[in-house]
Amino acid sequence: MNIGEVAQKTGLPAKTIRYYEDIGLVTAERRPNGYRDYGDTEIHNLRFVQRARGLGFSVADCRDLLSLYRDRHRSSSDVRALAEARLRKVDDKIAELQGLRATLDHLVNACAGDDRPDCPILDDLAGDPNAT
Amino acid sequence: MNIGEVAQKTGLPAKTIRYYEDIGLVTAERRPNGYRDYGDTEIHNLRFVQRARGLGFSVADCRDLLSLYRDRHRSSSDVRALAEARLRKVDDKIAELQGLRATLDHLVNACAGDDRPDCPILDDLAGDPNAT
DNA sequence: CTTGACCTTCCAGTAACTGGAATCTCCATG
DNA sequence: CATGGAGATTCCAGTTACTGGAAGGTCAAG
Repeated sequence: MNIGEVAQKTGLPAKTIRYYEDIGLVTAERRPNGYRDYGDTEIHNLRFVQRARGLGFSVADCRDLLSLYRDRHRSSSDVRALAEARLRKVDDKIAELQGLRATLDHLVNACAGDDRPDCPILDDLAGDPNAT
Repeated sequence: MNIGEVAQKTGLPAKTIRYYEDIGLVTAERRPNGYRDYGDTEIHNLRFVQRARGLGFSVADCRDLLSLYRDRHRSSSDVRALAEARLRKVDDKIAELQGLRATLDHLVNACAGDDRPDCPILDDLAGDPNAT
C-alpha cells in the first residue's frame, strides 16, 4: 500500500507518516522503485501511535508504548505506570489552566471593553497593585 | 543596570531577556563597552511581558499588549478582545484535557497493573473494540 | 598582572511536525 | 510512443519560545 492510501485510511498526513519513519517509530518496507510499502501491521501501529498521541502521550512515550505492546511478556504495570504519569500531568495542566482561567475571567469582567482607554487588564499586567 | 541584575530582579533568565531584545520585544540601551543598560522602564516592560506570558499569552500577544499598553489612546475593548480570545482558548484546552483525563482515568482503572501481561490500555490503543 | 565573574555574539538543539522545492515514477490518454 | 498529471522521493527550512554552550571581551579585586 502506498503512503497516500495509508494517509487516507488513517487520517495522518503523509508528511507525518514519513516523519515517524525518519525517527524510527513506524517503518515501512520499500518497493523496488523506492516507494514505501505499508501492510496491515504498519497501519495498525500508525493507528496505535495516532491514538496515543491523541491522548497526549509524547512521541517518546509512544515509542515506549509500542515496544511494550510488541513485548508479549511485559507486565501491565509498566504500561499503567506510563498512563498514570500521563494522567498526573494532565491533572497538573488542568489545575494550572483553571487558575489562569479564573484570573483571565476576573480581568475580562473588570474591563469595560469600551472606547475609553482605562483598562484593568493592562493595569494588572503592568503590576499596578490597585488594578482590578 | 546590567542584565544580570535585571535577571535577579525579575526572575527572568538573562538568556530570555536577550532573546526578547533579539525579537524586538523589550530593547535596552548600550553602554560604551557594549553592555546592555536597563532602566526602570525596561524592567517594567519585562515584568509586563513576564506576567502576560504567565497568563499564557503568546509572545506575539505580548507584543500587541505592550503596544496597546504604550498607546494612551487605545480603547479598552481592544485589550479585552485579546483577553477574551485567550480565555476562550484556555476554556477549549481545559475541556479537551478533561476529556483526555476521563479516558486515561478509565483506562488506568481498568488495568490491573500487575505482573500479568494483559493490559486494557494497550488493547485500547491498539483499537481493540473489546477493550476496557 | 592575573583571576574570576560577568558580559558579548553566534551557532545549535529542543518537540513534533509542516511547507516547499527539485526530482522521479506510474498510469492513462492521444 | 510521447506526454501530462498525480503521487512518490529526498532534503532544507521554518514554526514556538526559549536554552545550552563555545569563544572571546570587560571589569573589579587582590
